[in-house]
Amino acid sequence: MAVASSGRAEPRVRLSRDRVLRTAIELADAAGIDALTMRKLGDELGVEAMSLYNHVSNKDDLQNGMIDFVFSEIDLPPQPADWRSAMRVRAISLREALARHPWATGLMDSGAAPGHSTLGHHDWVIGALRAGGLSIALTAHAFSVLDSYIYGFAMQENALPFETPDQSAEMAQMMLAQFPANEFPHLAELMREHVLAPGYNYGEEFEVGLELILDGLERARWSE
Amino acid sequence: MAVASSGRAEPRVRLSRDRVLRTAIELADAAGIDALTMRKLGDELGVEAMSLYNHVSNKDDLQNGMIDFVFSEIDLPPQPADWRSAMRVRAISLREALARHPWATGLMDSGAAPGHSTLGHHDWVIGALRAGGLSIALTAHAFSVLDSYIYGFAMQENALPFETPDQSAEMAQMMLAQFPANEFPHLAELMREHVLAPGYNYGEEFEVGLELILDGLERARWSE
DNA sequence: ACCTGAACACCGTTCAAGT
DNA sequence: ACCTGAACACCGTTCAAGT
Repeated sequence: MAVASSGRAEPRVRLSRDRVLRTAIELADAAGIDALTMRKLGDELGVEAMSLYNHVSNKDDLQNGMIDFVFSEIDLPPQPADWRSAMRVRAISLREALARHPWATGLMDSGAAPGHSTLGHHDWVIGALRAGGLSIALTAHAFSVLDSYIYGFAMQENALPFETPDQSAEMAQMMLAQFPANEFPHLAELMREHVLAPGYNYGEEFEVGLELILDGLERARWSE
Repeated sequence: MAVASSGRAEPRVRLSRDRVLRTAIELADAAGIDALTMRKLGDELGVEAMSLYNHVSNKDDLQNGMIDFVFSEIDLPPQPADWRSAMRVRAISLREALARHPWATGLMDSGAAPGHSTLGHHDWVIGALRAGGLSIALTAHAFSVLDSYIYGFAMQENALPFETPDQSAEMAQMMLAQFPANEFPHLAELMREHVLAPGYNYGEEFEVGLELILDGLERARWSE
């Protein structure tokens, strides 16, 4: 019996929701979210697209499942030491997960009900803040400002039209050259003296902003 | 002469990139980004989809143009008083624009080169920070933390599975009811005592986090 | 210079039919 | 219970042809 002719087809392994989601994530990571179609995903699994509908109810369900899977990858220490380092560890883990799966932020504005892992993640965060002695109101503030910052940073990082420092220098040069001198003088200055400086790496901004926010929360906690 | 038969078709007004972009934004605002197809957009303009390609080079170009249009809508005071109130005004305006156009955050992770209005917006922000006496390094920090926060907050707001306080109460009830009691105790507590409290409105969190970040930047400026 | 009709290579999803 | 083939109603985009 000949092996299936389709290029990526894998041998007949039982399909499952878990396998569908994992493969969808691999495909989106490797080829971008636009390349994630039901047909290509079926191909990758050695199956017709229509078979996927036995394991996800439709493409929205697939995408929500993928988001929840990202949260399930983030493991959080069972007993956070103090609330501040718990928040730091968690923020860094979440940002890493969102960088590993750059399509995730783009799928998150769907208004779908959060999945089980996502809720578990949120519960852990809220629990760590409450255990650290923050009031409910301050916990809500902390949750909002931290998540907004983390998601927004990940989004901006994905939006950058470059990835390596070399590319960033090239890009900055291009942007500066493209416009009449001094049309954007302050932007040009920032590029010239900061972005184009040797060793510049936007990713390092993450922890700067994170500590600023954690300082602010700590101060708010004192004055409660 | 009879009016064109297509439902939404408008009388023959000259097409232009500007009119294409404006109509695309109206369509996306009203019907969601998924409803924005070249064919429906053509319909809305009383024209075949293929005509659009005389004014935008493809759908990516259309979407980038829409993003830049959102930035062009945000007008910023020519002479910011002090840097802190300049940042506050600008943050609030940007958040309002992103709430008015909920599809915008989802299109921003494309890695496309920013448009003219977007660069002008950035230039204004950097200029206001520099005029306020912040160093280049601190300006870069401020720019990163503020934009991340604003974009992330807008994204979270769009992601909320409810819009009115009534819907939020209903949603919270559903989420709590859906899971075994005490599976997510901290989340449940926050819902019960905060989200379900009368007068709760997530949008009000925006300025809380904003002031926390502005405080942090002000403190960093003192110690420079 | 701008618009169109026909066509191409795709999509997500359904449904009856197979095993 | 799970998988498939054929079909439907869509997509973005091209290209030669019209005005």
